[in-house]
Formats: sequence, C-alpha cells, structure tokens
Amino acid sequence: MDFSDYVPSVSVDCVVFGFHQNQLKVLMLKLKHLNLWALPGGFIENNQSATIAADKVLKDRTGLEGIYQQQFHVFTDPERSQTSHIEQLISNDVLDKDVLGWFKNRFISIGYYALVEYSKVNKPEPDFLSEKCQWVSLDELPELMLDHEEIIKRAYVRLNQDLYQKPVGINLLPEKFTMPELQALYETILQKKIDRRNFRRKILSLNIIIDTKEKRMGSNNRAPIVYKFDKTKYHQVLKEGYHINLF
Amino acid sequence: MDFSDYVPSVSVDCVVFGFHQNQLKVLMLKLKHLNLWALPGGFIENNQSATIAADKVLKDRTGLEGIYQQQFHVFTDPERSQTSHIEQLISNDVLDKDVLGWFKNRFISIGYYALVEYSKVNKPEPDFLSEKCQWVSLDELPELMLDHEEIIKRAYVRLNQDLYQKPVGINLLPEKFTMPELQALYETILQKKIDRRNFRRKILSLNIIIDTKEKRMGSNNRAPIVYKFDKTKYHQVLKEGYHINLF
DNA sequence: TCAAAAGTGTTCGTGGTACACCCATGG
DNA sequence: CCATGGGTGTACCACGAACACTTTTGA
Repeated sequence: MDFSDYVPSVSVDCVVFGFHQNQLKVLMLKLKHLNLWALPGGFIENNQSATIAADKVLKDRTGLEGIYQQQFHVFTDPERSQTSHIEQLISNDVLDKDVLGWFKNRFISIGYYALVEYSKVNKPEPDFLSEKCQWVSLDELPELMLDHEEIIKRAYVRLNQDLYQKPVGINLLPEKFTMPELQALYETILQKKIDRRNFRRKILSLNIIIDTKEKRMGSNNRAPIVYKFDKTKYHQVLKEGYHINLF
Repeated sequence: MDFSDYVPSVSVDCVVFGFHQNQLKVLMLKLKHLNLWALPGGFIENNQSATIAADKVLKDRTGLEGIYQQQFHVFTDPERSQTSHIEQLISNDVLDKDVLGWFKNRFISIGYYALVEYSKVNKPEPDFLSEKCQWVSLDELPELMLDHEEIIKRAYVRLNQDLYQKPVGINLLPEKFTMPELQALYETILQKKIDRRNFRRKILSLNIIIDTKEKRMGSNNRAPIVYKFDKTKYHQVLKEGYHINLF
C-alpha cells in the first residue's frame, strides 16, 4: 500500500458572479503568454479550511470580504489534471521548472460560487500566473484552462437552483436599488421573462426589502421606488429557505 | 513556498441510509478495540474519481452496485483530523505504527449520501479497521470517530432538502411496495405526519409509480394496492427536479 | 401633452388543505 | 358482522398566471 498514491493536491476555485448591464459576468484571469483564461483559485494552506481559502482568493482578487460564498461541487475526475499548460508557462519563464513535478501530481478542486456587487470591484488583481483579471460575460466565455468551463457551468446551474429556495441580490446589487433592477437580475439569472406585477407582489410578500421612501429620478418615465434589503430578514430567509409546499 | 504544505489526504465518507421498521438507519462500522464507531469510507486512489471511490466503498460494505449516491459536502476543517484514535489502534496492533506519520497528515473528506434497500444488505462487511458493520438508528447514534456525527447530520439535512425537489424511494424501498409504505418513508424522512389522501394524490400526480394490479394480502384490513416505480419516469423526474412555482 | 415605464388592482384557474364517506379484509 | 385501515370524492382557500388601468416623470 503506497500511501503517496492517495495524496492529490487540493485547490479551491471560485466562480465570482457579478451583474452589470443586464448581464451575468464572471471574474476571470488571463494567463501570461497563453491564450487561455482561468478561474481565480488557490491552494488550501495548512490549518486553513476550504472556506477560509476561498475567502482569501476572493479578497486577493477583488478586495472584498464577508461575501456570501457557496461550496457547490468537488471536481475529482483524474483526467482533469493536465500539465500541458503548465509546461508552456514554464517554457515562458512564468513558472520555475522545479514545480513541474508538483503540477504533475493529481489535482482535485473544490468549487465555490460567490455573488459580488460589480461596482464594488474597482481594480481586480491578477495573480502571479496571470497578466490581467477582469469580468467576462457568461455567454461569451473565452477558451478556458483545464475543466474551468465545466466548473462555471455547474456553478451557474447551482445558482439557478438555489434561486428557487433562497433569495439572491444582497451581494449582487448596490445597497439601494429599484424593483425593475431586482427583476432584471432575476430575469438574467433565470433566463426568462417575469411578469412585472407578479414579481413585485412575490418579492414584497417575502418581506426582505424595505421602501426607503426615495425615488430614482432622472429617467423619462415614472420614478421607481428605491428599496434596500432588510438584512436581518434577508439572512433569516437565506438560512431557512422558502417553505415550498410539498406535503 | 513549501508545496508539501498543500497536500492533504483526501478520503470519501459514505452516509448509507436504509429504511427499516419505520426508522431511518445508517450503516456504521465499529472500530476494533475502541468504543467508537465510524462511517464507511476510503481513500481516493490514483486514476479514480471521488464518485468511483464512493461506489467502491458502497460495494465493499454492502455488495450493492449502481446505487444513487449524492455528493453533498466537503469537510475541510483543519481541526477535524485527530490522531488519538489512530494511536489507540496502533497500540492495539490493529494498525502498523509506520502509518502514524501518514495519519498525522491533514485530512479532508468528501461526503456522499446513498440510499439503499435495507433488505438487500444481508451481511454488511466490516473493513480491516473494524470488527463489525451494522445498521444504526439515526436517533440512537453511538459515539462517533472524528467529525462523523456532523457528517451524518449534514447528510440528513441535505436528504431532507432534496426530498422537496426530487423523488426518493426507488432505492430505499423494495421493488414492490404499497402507498402506506411509501408514505411511512416520507413521514420518517420529513419527520412529520402527512394526510393519507393528499399524499396519495400528490404522488400519483407525479406519474412515477405504476399500479401492479396486485394487492398486499394478509393484514386485518382492506388490502392495499401494490405499486412499483416507473423507472424511466422516476429518473426523468429525478434529473429535472420538480418545477417549483416561483415566478 | 405625450411616450415610456412604474405603481395598483382584478379575475381566473390550479393545486394544496381539510375533511367525510365507502370498501375490502381477517378474525 | 365488526374493527381496522385503505381507496375515493369534495368543498374551500391560497397563491400563481394573466391582464387592464392609473400615475408619474422628462422631453
């Protein structure tokens, strides 16, 4: 029994969603000297839980802390580890060739998704392997490293499912927002049109948003009411989930 | 940068649920020479995905194959690894002392839950660390190794949640079953009473079970209809989930 | 005063909830 | 023929779906 057979390297990959111009965006890294993009990620250090590691990844790339992150899947397919990209990075002196042995090792990755407010991420920071860090539209993904495309797909599927059980928005939207803005977010994530009036009633019935008594002026039509989230009730509902009627 | 810091050992732990005498049971292992129980688990071998590893664990302990297993969480708390149990196993000659270094390593564990038919598990097999393998009632758990109690709790919470989106039963019940039996299963998992007549209508409306035209004779009252699952439709519904009405 | 889009209200139908009633079986 | 528990039917109500009307804003 050779124990070294059972020691894969474990990393954390974060699918960071933002919402801008009625599009869902994902934060991605462009690798140095390669025409490839990657998800922000990192290794789990000693005495760190995966959650802490994921929080650190998010902090390092966006500067944001205390953001809602959700572990959604572990990717363990032995075929997912490929060294070809690494070898190219080494031949371009981005990585030292000593590390090849390490990267030849088996990798498994814990997938997290995070929801952040687009406007709060001013200057996303690339890491040492990448030349830039920026938002990429979900439906215009470039060529991605390893199985990162599948990771994003699964994160999106999970986000979609979670939306039917938990509220979403407190991190994706600015502090103050209007009903049409919240609706646009839901329509984007669910990829379907929702009736204005029914949406309004449904959301209000959840009691998670508060009328600020302000109105958003400036546009050529009736000024919509400005709302903010009731953080206490929001997190309560987030924790308990909706009470779905099945029996 | 010491890469060896980032190399935890990765195991798979399976929470195997069975249903017997209107109780949810979990398959557990009694450790040799210790007054401790553990979940069936194993390491992920080279060229194995976690799913395959979990299937192997299930096969080795129960003999069953092709069972529905669901990855539900990864446990990465650094505090979860303790060597005290291992040291006791070594001092009792169950384990060779060479392996202590290995077990001093950091562990993370991928949690799966499985649903199996109680009666199909005739002789559950202990592994080399344990003296017996048997069903334990969920509400009478003995003292458990490491964080296995939390793993079970979380598996149960997830199963409970999943029940509101997916059907359950095809693996937990025998091939042929009656409506009251199915209802007892649901009531046990959801821990609440369900109205007989409404349950019946709801289940039938899902179109996942078929009337076998048989009746279960022998009891002192009207003989209930015997049903079986429509495997095609069942797995279809399992994959798609219920369409919950939210927008 | 007009177009655009937001706020308010109404109707309808499906499906969940809460029941009452009848029917088969073994003792 | 009777107790027990399973099968069938119905009335009610909440909530989602579809839709019409009024109000506010800037040009």
